[in-house]
Amino acid sequence: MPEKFLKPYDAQASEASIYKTWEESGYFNPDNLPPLQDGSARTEPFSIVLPPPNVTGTLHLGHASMLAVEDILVRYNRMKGKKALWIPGTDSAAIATQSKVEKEIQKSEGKSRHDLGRDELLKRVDAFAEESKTTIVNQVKRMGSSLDWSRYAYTLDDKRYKAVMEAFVRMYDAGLIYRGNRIVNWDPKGQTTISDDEIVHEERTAKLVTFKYSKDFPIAVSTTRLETKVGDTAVAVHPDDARYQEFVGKEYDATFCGVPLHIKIIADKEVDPEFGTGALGVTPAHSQTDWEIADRHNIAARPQVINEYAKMTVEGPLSGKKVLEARETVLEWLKTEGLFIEEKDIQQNVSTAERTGGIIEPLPKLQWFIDVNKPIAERGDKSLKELMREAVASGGVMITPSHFEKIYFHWIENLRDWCISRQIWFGHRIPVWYKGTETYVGIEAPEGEGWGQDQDTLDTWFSSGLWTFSTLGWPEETEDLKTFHPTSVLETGYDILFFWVARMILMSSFLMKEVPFKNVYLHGLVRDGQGRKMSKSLGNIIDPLDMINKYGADAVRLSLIVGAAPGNDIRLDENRIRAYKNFANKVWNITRFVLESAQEADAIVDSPINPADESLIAEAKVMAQEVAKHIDTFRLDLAADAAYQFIWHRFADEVLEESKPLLRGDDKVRAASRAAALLQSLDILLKALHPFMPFVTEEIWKDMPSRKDLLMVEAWPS
RNA sequence: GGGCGAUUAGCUCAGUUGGUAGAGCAACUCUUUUACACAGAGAAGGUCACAGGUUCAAGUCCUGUAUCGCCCACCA
Repeated sequence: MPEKFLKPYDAQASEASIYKTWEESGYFNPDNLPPLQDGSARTEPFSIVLPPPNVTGTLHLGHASMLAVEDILVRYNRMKGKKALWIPGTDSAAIATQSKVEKEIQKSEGKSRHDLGRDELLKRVDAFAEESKTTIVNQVKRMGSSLDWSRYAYTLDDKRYKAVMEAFVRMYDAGLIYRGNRIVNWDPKGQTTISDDEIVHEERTAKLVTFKYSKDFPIAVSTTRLETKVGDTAVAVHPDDARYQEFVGKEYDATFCGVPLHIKIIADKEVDPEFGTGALGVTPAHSQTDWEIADRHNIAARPQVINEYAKMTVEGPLSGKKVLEARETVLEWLKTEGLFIEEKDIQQNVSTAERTGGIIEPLPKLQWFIDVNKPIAERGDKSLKELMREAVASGGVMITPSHFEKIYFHWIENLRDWCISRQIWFGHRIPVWYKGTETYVGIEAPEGEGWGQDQDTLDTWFSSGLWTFSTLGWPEETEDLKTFHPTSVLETGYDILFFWVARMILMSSFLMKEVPFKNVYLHGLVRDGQGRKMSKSLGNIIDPLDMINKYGADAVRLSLIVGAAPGNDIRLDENRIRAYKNFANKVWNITRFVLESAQEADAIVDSPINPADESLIAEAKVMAQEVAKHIDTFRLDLAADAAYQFIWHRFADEVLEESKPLLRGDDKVRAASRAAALLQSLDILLKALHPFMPFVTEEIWKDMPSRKDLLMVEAWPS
């Protein structure tokens, strides 16, 4: 009996050295895995790419839950004899990282990014990213993650840079990437464009003001954005609206708050005759809808009246004012001029930028877009949108839980061209060069003098979209790519289904001509004991590192798995974690008892076992099969619970108790048979539990008589 | 405005193709030189949100209602 079993299990004392042993064994790398039991080589691949955490971040419970789920899948499939690969990586998180560094520089040196210049700022950001990278990587290891660190990827490293450039050029050559002057979501606070998905709607009360442009203007209109009305070039009414039909087609001039306007009255079916006065003031330059209406009616005049700093650019009383201020000025002006009719409070959704909270200002800008509707000749004239739909509709990508498929399809229906250029510096710079009116698109800078590269960088999700294959070496045709793509599972939170999962399907469908992954497993969000989101302001954040230090990584893993049905949010409180720490100790003491009994009964693994005792081993195997069945259907919660129930309440509470009289009885043969059966059962239990609680099981495995190699590469019991 | 999910023991949740309701945690009683008090034994606890319907039989299927939560959306 090894002495360590005389004391309670001490996770703190084992975990670091166990992880080191795993790492040094080389088994995280599928190329080094031992052959199957029958001596044949592993052939079936199993691969997952880790959703790369932000390079500057620290581990939170969302990460912990993701790592637990993925590590369970990888360890299970490794034990099932597959070539199991889990690829680690970190994400540069362009905007988040740059603004963090900018803030620090502003604070310590009082300088803005423009004072430093592009090169110097990037140097600083890179240094910061490199430095904080080790933090997150070490924290990921603390969870027991069996990631193949030899394949570590960073979104901005050389290989990924090449992949991103190649992807851009290929898509540009296929006509899927274009540059266009269109209304974009401008974030005045972050000073960059953002995509539709980076917008969050906030409900607010707004004043809906009804007014006329001038005394002789025949129609009153209503708006919540009075200041934009100096950019109006039309008024739209519904074609069937009897009230206004006589005016359709007429044009009027007015001077509105010091700005000359020329307004045409048009009929468009988009207008809701029930809302306000049933007439809509059309501001093409500052509203997506209005831009489209202007397109339909060939209205060329689209004056921009608001700039990137959300300030008015018109002459007169509004000149240089911020939009909110200008809104008040216009209201006062309307009242003095006698053009004001009424105002009332309405509930309105305001678009804000997810990252900065800034209120989005729709502006026309020259930006780069991905065309999601263009028929692609080499794909049977299907568009990216259609390819994305097909990937899931055909069953090529299975989403768990399946109801997210509906949400996915609905998102695709509403998908518009994706704006991929960002006005920040940290990221992949757009591989386009300009010289006068000439444009050059290519991986390397063009020959000759006078070319200037596009100042913008790519949306971080553009490069993330390539992640399943850029991490495997694409665009080179590597062995890894052939073996491991499409990946087996993509596991992530349901909150980034659109941001990332959909974009990966888009990129892979076009560039790889195959799906990026066969399964998507969406886990829920981790909430506190009361079901609230964890946030700094609520002070309810549970730091997974604290919990690991207190209860061990195994306990933290299990607490994040049991009770977490796919796609359901999980509530976590410390009591649950403590409960699973007790379970780890239970397994520890079970081992102590079994090893002790075997010693006393002079039993070895190969001792003869009578049929009654054989049935105990069979029972353990049935449990292992049940666990396997649940893992195969992504019900890790049920799998973990099945193992827990069996080990504690069947094996410990019943089997061990019933064994005591036998083990201590006079029939030595019987005692030896039972002890050997317990040894073999424990062997199975440890294997079945290993994916969930890798540390304690591996620690115990060191002293199991049947041990030949690390538990992590043992075959799954069958 | 559209869509999705949830509603089962005090709390957190399971309940797989319809067959007399389960677990963990908490609380209660008893038990400490005998694998483990990070434990064991025992008892207690539920009109399965509500109202209809299908069925021999409904937590499970259908319809509707209510409450909570989430996602999407160009009603200015």
